[in-house]
Amino acid sequence: MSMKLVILGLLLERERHPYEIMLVMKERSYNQMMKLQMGSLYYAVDKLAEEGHICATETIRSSDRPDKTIYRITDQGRALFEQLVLQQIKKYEQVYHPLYMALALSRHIDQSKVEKVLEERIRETEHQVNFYYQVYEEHVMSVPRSALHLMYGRYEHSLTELNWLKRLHADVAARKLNDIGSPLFADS
Amino acid sequence: MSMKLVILGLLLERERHPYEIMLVMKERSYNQMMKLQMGSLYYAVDKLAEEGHICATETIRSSDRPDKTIYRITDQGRALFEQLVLQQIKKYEQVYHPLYMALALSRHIDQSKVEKVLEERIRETEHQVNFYYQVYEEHVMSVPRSALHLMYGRYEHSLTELNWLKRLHADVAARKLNDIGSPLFADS
DNA sequence: TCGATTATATTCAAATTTGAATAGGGAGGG
DNA sequence: CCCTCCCTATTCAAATTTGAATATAATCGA
Repeated sequence: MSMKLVILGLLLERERHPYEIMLVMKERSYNQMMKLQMGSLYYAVDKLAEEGHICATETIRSSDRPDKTIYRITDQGRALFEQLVLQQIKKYEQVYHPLYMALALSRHIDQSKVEKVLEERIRETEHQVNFYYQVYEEHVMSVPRSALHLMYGRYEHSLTELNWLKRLHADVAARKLNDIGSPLFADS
Repeated sequence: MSMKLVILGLLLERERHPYEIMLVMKERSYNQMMKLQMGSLYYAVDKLAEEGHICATETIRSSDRPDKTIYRITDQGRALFEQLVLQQIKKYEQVYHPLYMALALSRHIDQSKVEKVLEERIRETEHQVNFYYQVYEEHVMSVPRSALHLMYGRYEHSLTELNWLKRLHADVAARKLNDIGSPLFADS
């Protein structure tokens, strides 16, 4: 659904062909907020066209380049766009964190190995935290607050994860993962 | 990949048939950490069997029930399991938050509508936060620390999100999303 | 005892995602 | 000048996910 959302959002600004949509997405770093695969992009464009939410306006043929098909958003598409934006904001989506599943099952394997990869993961996450904070800092004075919120949100999320990973690592290192009846925090 | 991980993890304990795997997953609330669809489960089982990571040991035929095929993990499967667990912990996976994309594009639509759905979302998230905290509290004295970490992590993550949503909502309400050059926090 | 719902087990078509292939032109380096 | 790599644009097969259909039995209240 995100794919359709972006396509409609960008066609709202002006007519574009699929490849151009991808370029703009990269320019604006949308590819950091969603998976950007060419196959999915073209698939979503075709779908939207079939459904009548966008329509092809012209095909530019050059002898030296593949043909490009330019698309324009329709009134139906505008309606869908609004609906999709509101729907995505409204609906609470489960955060399926692949780490959670792996950790739940990690007791079956050698704890010292788990400890080691957790350390790698922590280092990686530290870099991410720093990177996201820097991106935020660098843009504080130059972008609209909506973009700042996104950047700061990303930073906060990864910081939350980092702290969680560190507590987890401490427990793995102390081989306490299987202890029962011991609260994580003294004051709970 | 999570699907294969769980299947191997559960077959590590003992032989099971696919439907039983699903039952155990629900029992242990694994379905809250990953998407559980019967289609995917059977597909993953078939794949693992093809690859030789698990093998069918017997087929129980009853006249009154569909046949069930019991699977057992192989040595290859054990190796794969360890590899997958470590890989999932190690590899940093982008958190593609569908909300982010919607918010980045929300400036194209009526801000009062955005404000309203954000309020719904906040209420929903508040319930989640409370729910996750309760789950944690209820289990503090009775489950291994590994499980507690998962529960508390979920709680923290949703709390982080809630606070972020509230700040965002305040800005939407004040129509400040498009302001440029104003830091989100006084002290940054 | 009838009808409705829930549990047992699996399968399948259709939708979607993934990853790579295609094919020609320009740019830069040795 | 040639070779390699990257850019432009799109397409496609294969892998995977989704959502529902299937078929029978047990359970439970009216």
